Amino acid sequence: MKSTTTGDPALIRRINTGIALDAVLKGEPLSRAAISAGTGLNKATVSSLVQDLLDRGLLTETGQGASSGGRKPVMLEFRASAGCAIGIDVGATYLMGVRADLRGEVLAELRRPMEAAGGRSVMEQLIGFIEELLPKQPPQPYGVVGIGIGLPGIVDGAGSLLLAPHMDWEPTEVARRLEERFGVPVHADNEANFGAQGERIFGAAAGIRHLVYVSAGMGIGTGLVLDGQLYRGASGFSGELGHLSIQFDGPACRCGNRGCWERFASEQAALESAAAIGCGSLEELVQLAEQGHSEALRIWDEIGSYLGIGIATIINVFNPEAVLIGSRLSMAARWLEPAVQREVQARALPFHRRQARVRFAELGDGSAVRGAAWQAAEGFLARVKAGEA
Amino acid sequence: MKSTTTGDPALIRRINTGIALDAVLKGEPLSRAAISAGTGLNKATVSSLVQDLLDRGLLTETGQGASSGGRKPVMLEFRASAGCAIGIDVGATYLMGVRADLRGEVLAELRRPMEAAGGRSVMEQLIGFIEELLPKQPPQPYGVVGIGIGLPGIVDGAGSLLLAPHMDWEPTEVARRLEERFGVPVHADNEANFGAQGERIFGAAAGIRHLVYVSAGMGIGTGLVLDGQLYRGASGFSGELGHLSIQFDGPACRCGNRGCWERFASEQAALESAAAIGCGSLEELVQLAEQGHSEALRIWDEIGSYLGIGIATIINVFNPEAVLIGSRLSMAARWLEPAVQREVQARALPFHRRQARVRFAELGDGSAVRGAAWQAAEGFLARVKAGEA
DNA sequence: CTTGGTTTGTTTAGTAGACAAACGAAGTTA
DNA sequence: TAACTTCGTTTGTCTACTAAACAAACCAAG
Repeated sequence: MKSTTTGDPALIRRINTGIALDAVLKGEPLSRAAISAGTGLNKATVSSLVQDLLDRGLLTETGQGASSGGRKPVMLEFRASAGCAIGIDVGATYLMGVRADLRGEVLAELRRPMEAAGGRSVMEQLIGFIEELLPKQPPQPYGVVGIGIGLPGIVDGAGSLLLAPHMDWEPTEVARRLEERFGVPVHADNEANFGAQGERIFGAAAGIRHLVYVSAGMGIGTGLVLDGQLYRGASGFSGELGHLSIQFDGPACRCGNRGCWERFASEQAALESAAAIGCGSLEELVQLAEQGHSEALRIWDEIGSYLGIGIATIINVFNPEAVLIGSRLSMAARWLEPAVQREVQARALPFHRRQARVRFAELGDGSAVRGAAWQAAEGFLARVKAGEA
Repeated sequence: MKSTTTGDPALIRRINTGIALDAVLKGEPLSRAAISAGTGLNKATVSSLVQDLLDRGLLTETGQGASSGGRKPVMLEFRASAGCAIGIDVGATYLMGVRADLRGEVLAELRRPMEAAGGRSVMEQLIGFIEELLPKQPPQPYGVVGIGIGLPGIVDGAGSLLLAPHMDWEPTEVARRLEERFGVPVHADNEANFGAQGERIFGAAAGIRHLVYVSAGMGIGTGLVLDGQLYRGASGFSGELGHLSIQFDGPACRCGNRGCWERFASEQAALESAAAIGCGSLEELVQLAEQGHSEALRIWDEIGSYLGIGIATIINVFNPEAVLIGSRLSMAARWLEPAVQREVQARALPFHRRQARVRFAELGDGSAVRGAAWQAAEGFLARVKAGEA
């Protein structure tokens, strides 16, 4: 019944290995001397740690840097090509995936529509899709270090999909089954959680520690980054902010509650309004707005208002630094934004409003795949630092 | 520009000291051999660590335990009397305080109404109140190790009161000024945050890692414990769940938003309804309910419904293990509870509902003082483990 | 083109602290 | 009483960090 990891010399080594590696990741290219100065570790210690990391193929020497009056430093860089990570976004109607290096930079990309019902199961399609993304020649020495899978539904802490409201998918142990199939760690999580990570690392929320990512698609999903890390509730799956009620006596939702936010502010809500003017898709509604169609503009303004109303509540509750709106609805950012900002200005508490920026996602519909791939790579680095790889 | 604490033998020593101390705190009385077995630390290491802690007065040997077939073990206990901590709850109309030992157990208690306007300032009263709580003979060897102050308003990360809606108090650097005055660390925070801690450690939420504490008084304040620790938003002050909107087109609130929860479910809301039946205080309204007064029962049911509506949203958003209702309204727990549970059952998502328990606070109006004192003591222990004391 | 000062990175010696094993003291059971 | 357990300490070994010394590499000024 070990309570915590007990401290011994090996722990020191692991800690310092992590510190050195992080230093290079943040400030590359970097010399041994610079690492020592930046971290407080002794020069000798840094030399030893760097030698280990070179031997493990995680760093490379990339030649000499500029002298600052004495011997030229040997510059070190992280070897992002020592392995690769796979990131997948499973949408209700599409599959999207990337192969990325250990830094999360995209090496290959693939997307395709989901096959019509009656054909192969979603799981079979997913496995085939991943196989196509795998590298022909596995990178040395680590090969594929992990797979991240964003799913459109409720996912528990073990990476099992429990509920997928907008698609035909039974509860499935996605992570476990893929781990068995491919023999590498699999991180399965809600697509919005990965979207939040993607934007935080590569997109509009760089370096932000308190972030709410609103994935406005058919329904509304959310990814919460609190204090720099993904928040999962007590059960391991994240808050369902789509079912935040904004009107306690409003229309009943299939979840049992009344006046749920996603009934007012999702793609579905937009399509319902759009039907009245004979318009059947978001793309069409965007086009009408571009042509100045007044009713279309009114619909976007209305959806934007409701988005803003919910976001104001989110700001009051979480006091985040940023709220990012992503997924399908972000294609109409231009027409939604004024209404969103108007409601947030009017409704959020002054103290919190001053802090929070409300923006649209920068990576568009790519936030989730990028985040998923990054998570897989990051998991590998965490294992390295923990001495498991 | 040191990035992190670098790993060296002293760090290991601190880590292991913390592990040993925690083992005793959780399982006392405990022998050295039992600590070794329970933590995985070597017997020799434990002996050395325990000797240090004995020398520092943090542990005592309390005689021999029962043999299990060999030499009798020497039992060790945490010396909670090595210092003491002060906890204060500043209410809008009262002051309440305790002196506690290092485990947070109450040694002395004091409460008094706030002086009428025109007399001494709140700060002056507070300082005098603390002075009365200080021990005549400071406990050896650490004396007063810290002060925790729960405040009825928005408090930032530095312990400054920014806004106190229900009382006459300018923005004040409470923590800094008291630290200067008393020369010990001061933790100032929102009263609801300490209430959450109090219930988590000593009350109805023992050991729960995801907790929302709803302090239902004149307004509604909340304390959020996420993943075992207090959540403070980006600005350092906690979410204002009282201004969670439950009806986007509802009545305007002074905060600028519409349909704020605390307009429906606070003491103030209850009093507004009660005025119609000529009733002027919560206590009176409780009494009427006890006598079976039907209109009074209806009012409690209504307030309970609104409480439940907000709590259902909170459950959907945070997916906590427990929601605790504390402060003044908890005196009517008996009449509120059915309505609260009814709405939560009807509105919270099935997945989350199964997880979350909704209860009333166990420590009554004492949650916050207890939590404040515990926080001060805990801060001391954290400093011990960090090697600063 | 030499000389002096600087910077980089390695080598060497010393130290803190954990662990394993052996041991004496104190108990229990047969 | 003898044999076996358990507790806690002592002793020696090992790991990994630090400080200091050092060699190599480099710049710049005379």
